[in-house]
Amino acid sequence: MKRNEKETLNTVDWEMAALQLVAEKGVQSLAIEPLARRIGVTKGSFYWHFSSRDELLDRSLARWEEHDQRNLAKSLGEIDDPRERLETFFRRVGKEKFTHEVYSELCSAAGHRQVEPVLERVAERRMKYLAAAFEELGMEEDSARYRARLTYSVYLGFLQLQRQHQTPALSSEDFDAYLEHVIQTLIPS
Amino acid sequence: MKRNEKETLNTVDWEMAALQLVAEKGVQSLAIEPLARRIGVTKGSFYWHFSSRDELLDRSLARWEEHDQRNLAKSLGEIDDPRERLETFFRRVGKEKFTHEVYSELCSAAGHRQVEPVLERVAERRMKYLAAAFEELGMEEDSARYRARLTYSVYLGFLQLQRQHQTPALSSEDFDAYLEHVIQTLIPS
DNA sequence: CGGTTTCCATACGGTAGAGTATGGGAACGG
DNA sequence: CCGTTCCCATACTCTACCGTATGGAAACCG
Repeated sequence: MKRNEKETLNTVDWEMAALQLVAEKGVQSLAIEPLARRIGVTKGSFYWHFSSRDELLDRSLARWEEHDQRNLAKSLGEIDDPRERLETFFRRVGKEKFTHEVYSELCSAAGHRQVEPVLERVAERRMKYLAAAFEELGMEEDSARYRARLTYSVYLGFLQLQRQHQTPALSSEDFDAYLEHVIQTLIPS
Repeated sequence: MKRNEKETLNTVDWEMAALQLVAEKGVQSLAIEPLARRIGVTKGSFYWHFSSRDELLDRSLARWEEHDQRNLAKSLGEIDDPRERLETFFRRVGKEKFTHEVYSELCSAAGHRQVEPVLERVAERRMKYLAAAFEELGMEEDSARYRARLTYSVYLGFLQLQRQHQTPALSSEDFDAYLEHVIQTLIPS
């Protein structure tokens, strides 16, 4: 059998574990030694696969960003009706939990040198998506752009409130009612 | 002359300097030794005034929270027209810069044991304020509460985008146009 | 003036993690 | 079967910070 049918680690394993740790405890607590302990090896292993912590973070972020990009295209690109697409945008927070947990932690590290450009690109992409949907709903270009930024801000603010435990459970009826209110307010009829 | 007419430090000086540092580099980078270097003393001084880093952070946060509470009452409490009050809520981000810089960094540290309760109280207070204004504008209690949360989310999201440098300059005309759009969308006519 | 208190510097020990150096065992390839 | 490559453990060094221990100078007080 090829050596690697799973008694040995590869870079992807480290990247995944890194993202897992980020999702749980944030970017700043992504450290080699704790991560290695978690995986059950020592940092001797790590420094064979990577040259530094920075490299691990860069690769992990790239992996996450790519995954998120595919996610966006897949879960929203297939929906024709722009109104439904916008609704789905919000409901997406409930599903795809892991991705959003990572994103939420990344937002908390917005000042970080390596994180910042990722956040910038992701937000840009998503807002473009939203703006396009609003245009399809008949808004002018400028208004659609503003409404997209507004909508995305609502999403970001929701993530923040979630971090502060000041948001109703995602499956509660209170949440559904709130989401309904948000949609009524933001999506033109 | 009384010993203290300013060759010696007191706890308030430390707390102020701490908030200054938080505003610039975030909560996690609030450390005794760097802060002392910045002030031009050593940590020998610090540990005379405080017993630990935790105490410094707690006191600094308390000071900030109090200041913010007075600010809220002062800049919004005096405005009678609820519509104008809501407008002012948004424009306030531009003024009172320091307070908001601190708050923004606190949001980035939402998971922090000492920061979390502060954020919770502050958000609660502010949302109550907003909800009251929306009720005065004729909305029902539930709708007003939802709209308040929505509005506050927009504010939080704006701070996040600001951290990512994805928001127009606060004094630009683009910002004014955006704010106009936000107000039109969120404030019932 | 002498003693005490106030405020701070210096020096020390302890922890956590980054990165490096080195060695070793297991698989692989000839 | 033997050398090489792969993957990882162990054992350093180094830096940054926390908190403590101690001493000392200046102000204050009786």
